[in-house]
Amino acid sequence: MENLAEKKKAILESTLQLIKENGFHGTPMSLVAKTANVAAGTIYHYFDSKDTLIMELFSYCQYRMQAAVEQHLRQDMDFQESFFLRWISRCQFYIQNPEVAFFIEQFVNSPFYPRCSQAQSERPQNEIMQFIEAGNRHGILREMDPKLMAIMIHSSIMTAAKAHLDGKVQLRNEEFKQLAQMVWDSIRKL
Amino acid sequence: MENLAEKKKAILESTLQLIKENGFHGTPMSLVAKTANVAAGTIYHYFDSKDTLIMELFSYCQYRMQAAVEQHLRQDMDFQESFFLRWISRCQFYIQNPEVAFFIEQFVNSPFYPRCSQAQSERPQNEIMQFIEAGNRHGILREMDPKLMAIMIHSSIMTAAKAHLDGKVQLRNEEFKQLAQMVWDSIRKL
DNA sequence: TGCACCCGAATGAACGTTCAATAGAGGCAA
DNA sequence: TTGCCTCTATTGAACGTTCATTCGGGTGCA
Repeated sequence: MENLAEKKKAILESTLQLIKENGFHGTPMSLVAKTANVAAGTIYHYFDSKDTLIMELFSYCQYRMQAAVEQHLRQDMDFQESFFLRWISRCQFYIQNPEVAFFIEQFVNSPFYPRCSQAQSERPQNEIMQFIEAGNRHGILREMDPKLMAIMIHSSIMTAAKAHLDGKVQLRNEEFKQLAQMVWDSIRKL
Repeated sequence: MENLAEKKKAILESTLQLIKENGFHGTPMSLVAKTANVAAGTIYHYFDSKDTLIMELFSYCQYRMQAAVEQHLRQDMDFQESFFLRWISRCQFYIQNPEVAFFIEQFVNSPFYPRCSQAQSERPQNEIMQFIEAGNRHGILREMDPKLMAIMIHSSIMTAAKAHLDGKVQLRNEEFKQLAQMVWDSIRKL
């Protein structure tokens, strides 16, 4: 993933950017080609079709997200601290990479999403779920289906980031902490 | 809104259904026409373009949602009870009307959404916000930007409903209460 | 007669995809 | 070294399809 062919990467990045600006319909392959400084035919050298381009873009985004979050992790933290750090760093990743946030949200609400493997589609929630199961073993968390809990947490992250990106609210350090606290209180045993 | 022309309503409902199944791209006007038992030209008697059809569909969905939720409201409840009832009945509305849920989620993550008026786009959150402000006056809720809180609540409702509709979890009475409780604990003063 | 409603074939633009042609890189024999 | 072959990467014009939209015409009611 790190060393994709120059052009292939340019195609992925251009598509990402264009989809953020114009949505799926609004980004014809011809425009992708122009933006990536590539001929139309070249795209089809790397991708079978527009559909597979978009599917691969989803993997690519998940990869970028994963890599970004891992950087922040540290060992010497208790469970709650670790939760705060994870919640906030994920949220900040989306804010710093709006193209990724917009693309993912569009993707998961499109007919593409049901078509990709479950393993693939649940990857971002899986890491959260492992974390929850660790918490459960310590008896810190509420009794609740871990999968459901993971989904709710993931959604709280995306929602906060999107609200910020849409300019509906402005999130600063204070608000990040408030939000993480809010979500924390919703999952922990009271 | 109640007494739309027969055909106009058929067009809206068909579009809603088709978009749920095939997404925006996947529902050509010709198919809408066929499904609604109407000629292609007829659609353009009621709507200027596909875009305005979709925009109106958004209003139409908001209207249906509003109407459904109002039915459940009662007066003789304290704030917390009222919150639970609202949260659960909204969530159930989306579950019972999957076309609406899928359409709204697709819509708000498409380039259409930024193009519609703020008044329009924030309508569903507004009612929640009034409710929050009432809670604030009684000092029941956490200190937090009410707008942000409203967004987070609304998203929790949609997320739960979608998780159920996607078959990722199965929500029964027990789970609805759990979820409402979880969200309640995240917004109330502890 | 006019107006609202409705029809569906026709139109033309937009778009995804293909393909024949070209350039360059590497290998290999003479 | 030179000439030749092959394989990959790249190009962009051309193709065929799909689709939103138009338009000329039809029906029935005021």
